[in-house]
Amino acid sequence: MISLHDTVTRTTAPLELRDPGRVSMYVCGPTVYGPAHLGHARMALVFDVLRRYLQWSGLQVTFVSNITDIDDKIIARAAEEGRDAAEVAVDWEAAWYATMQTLGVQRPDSDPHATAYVDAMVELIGDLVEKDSAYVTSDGVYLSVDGVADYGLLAHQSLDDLVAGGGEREIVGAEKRNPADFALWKFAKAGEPSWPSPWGEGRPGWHTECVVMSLDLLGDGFDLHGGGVDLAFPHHENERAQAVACGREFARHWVHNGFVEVGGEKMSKSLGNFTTVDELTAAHDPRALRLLILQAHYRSPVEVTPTSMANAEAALERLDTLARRAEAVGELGPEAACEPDPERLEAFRTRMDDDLDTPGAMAVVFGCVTDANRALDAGDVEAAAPVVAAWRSMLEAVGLEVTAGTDELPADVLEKCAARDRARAERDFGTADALRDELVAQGWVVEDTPDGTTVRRA
RNA sequence: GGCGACGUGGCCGAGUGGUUAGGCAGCGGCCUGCAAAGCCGUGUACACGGGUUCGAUUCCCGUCGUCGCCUCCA
Repeated sequence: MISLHDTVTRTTAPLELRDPGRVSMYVCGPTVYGPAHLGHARMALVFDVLRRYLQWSGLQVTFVSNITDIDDKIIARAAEEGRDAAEVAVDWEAAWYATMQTLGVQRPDSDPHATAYVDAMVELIGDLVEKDSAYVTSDGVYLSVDGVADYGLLAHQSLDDLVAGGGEREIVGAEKRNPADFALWKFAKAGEPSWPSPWGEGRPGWHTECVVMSLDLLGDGFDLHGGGVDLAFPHHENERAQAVACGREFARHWVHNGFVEVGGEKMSKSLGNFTTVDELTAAHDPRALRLLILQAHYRSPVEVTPTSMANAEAALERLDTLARRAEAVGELGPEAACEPDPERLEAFRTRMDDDLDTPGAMAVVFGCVTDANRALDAGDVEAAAPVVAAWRSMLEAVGLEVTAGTDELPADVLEKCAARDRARAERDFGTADALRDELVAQGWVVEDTPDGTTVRRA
């Protein structure tokens, strides 16, 4: 069984499932008001890998990730553009999924939308008001944090310390009983989208949707709750606070991924130092980003730079090269029926089970590449087969697709290859080299093999 | 101010109380007509100062530096 670091206990412990064999996981998705940046990509990729690996391990995974489609930021954006908040959300949600598809991130099993859960949220808030855990002010309904046992569990700070912190929390005007109290419901100002509630027209606060949706779709005491570390506090803390105040069992394990950094600083929208995913994937192979993320531990920060991307692309090429070689040897293609080498699979599993040690797991993957190449160099297909099969299986587990790159070759290119082979056969190397130069100039990678000149896109 | 993380060879980036990370780049070799790809070989790296230990990059203390959370944020 996999062990994962838990944000609450700060230790790595075996994942104990509510229902053996089945994993229920909830990962906080995006607020849809702008393009996804590399930070979102890392989050999505990390949990996509976790999800795939758990499935690969034979567990039945239910993966829920929400879309926050009502929020102050969306409203602000809509106002800027002079259109409807719902339109803004729909557009950016579509953009989000298009980007995720580019990254090879699988769709969640369900992607609940905040706007579809307003009634359920109103119900939960009503319950909290009734229990006296929440109170109404002139601008909304707030959760009273004082009565919540262990508030600060995820932040690892006492309520007093949190409140005494350097942050300049807005206390005035909100009539809050405790500065740490947070809005469950915000009354609508003129022109803002709103829904009815017993306390007045308004919209839900951010932290409420995830409580309602996760418990609704995954049930009490679901297994895993994840997101970026910046969500640990206050977002997840506040989700938990509501569940606790309602007397419901919330997530059993908390998993948080580290930041993407730029020059040692967190990449974030507020700092303005972000690169959008679409910008990156326009310039680089999207798989290289996945590989780069895999080569760092999910809780460590990672730098995504042109250099680190170029490195990852070169490493990826090494992977594709093996795919190409294996495919060329008929029986080692993706459909090969060979049993994967169990020892290699075990080595991979050991790494992955240890708090998702993807860098270590990738070292095993690259070890397979070297060994398979060596066997293939020696013409020992039989020895290569189980290694390649294990390798393919590992790549599947982390969602990394390799390609043998069987491009359709234009006629003139094929003609030049043939001409080059004729020249080489006649040992007319001047002509052969000239043809190679021409092909390279046209953007092809030219290699000589026992079968003659082969060519592929650079 | 509180809580926490990190500082690894040219670069990215793991890990460990004593025996290989891995990737990229470089160098030498094999292969090749020459290349490319692949293979083989190649780097006395673990911020600094103490301490514990037979032995520390790995544990403890301190110093310096960088960063994160405490406020919307993946």
